[in-house]
Amino acid sequence: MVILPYITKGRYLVLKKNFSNYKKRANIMKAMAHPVRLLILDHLSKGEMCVCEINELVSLDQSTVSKHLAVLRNAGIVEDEKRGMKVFYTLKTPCVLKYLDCVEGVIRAN
Amino acid sequence: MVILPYITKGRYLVLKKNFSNYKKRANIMKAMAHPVRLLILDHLSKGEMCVCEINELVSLDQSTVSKHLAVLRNAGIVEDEKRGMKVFYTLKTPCVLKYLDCVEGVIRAN
DNA sequence: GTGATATATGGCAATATTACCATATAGTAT
DNA sequence: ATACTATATGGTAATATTGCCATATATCAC
Repeated sequence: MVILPYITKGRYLVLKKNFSNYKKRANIMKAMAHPVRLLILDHLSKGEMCVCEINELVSLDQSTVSKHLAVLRNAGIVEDEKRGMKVFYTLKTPCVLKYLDCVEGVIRAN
Repeated sequence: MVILPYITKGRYLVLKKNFSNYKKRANIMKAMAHPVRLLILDHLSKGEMCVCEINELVSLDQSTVSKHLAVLRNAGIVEDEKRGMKVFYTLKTPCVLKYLDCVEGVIRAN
């Protein structure tokens, strides 16, 4: 008996309930899978930063950085806290950086 | 002195050499960041599988599964070996599944 | 109140991803 | 050789991502 974990909605995939965990996991990984966002996470691993500091890390429009932060925030990877005019971001689950060891391993192996 | 790790090519980002590691890492994570590919990796963690077996895991066109496997292969996450008519896939760096602990942590924390 | 600073959001265009179908390639059997 | 099975690739359409610009919102200083 073959288990079919997916049904399609239009042309795109929707996971059946039993398999929705794969979708949740993929969403979190997708949130991390961007060079700018990895750079941000890497710097946040050393401690909280305000958006103004994060902005200085990359030569991108302020609105673009803000949207990258929103992706990380919506995925539950970082938290924000407003203090005065500034918003400070922190890693909510610092383990997200552990993947780096492995990803580095993949790079070395190739 | 602010370091600007990115230059833009057209409307899209290109990493400067010193920061290209973030791009490499992001590419590997992006290759993993899809529910079908996570499902495949999860099953491969139990041992090699031929494409015909992988095809039975999901209700997707054979060509679609083949393309997902190509994404994993091109990222250096899996290896393929042809034996007779069949192609067997194996995890090249089994640690890629370790991230799951952490990703689960993010899910639980939210 | 006005003005300056810090951050977020709406809109849109360029690009990337992902699905399917059709077809190509390779091995095996007859 | 033909026929069949297993897998990969080209094409294309729907959708998603990502950048910038313009604008909105919120806080602080005056």
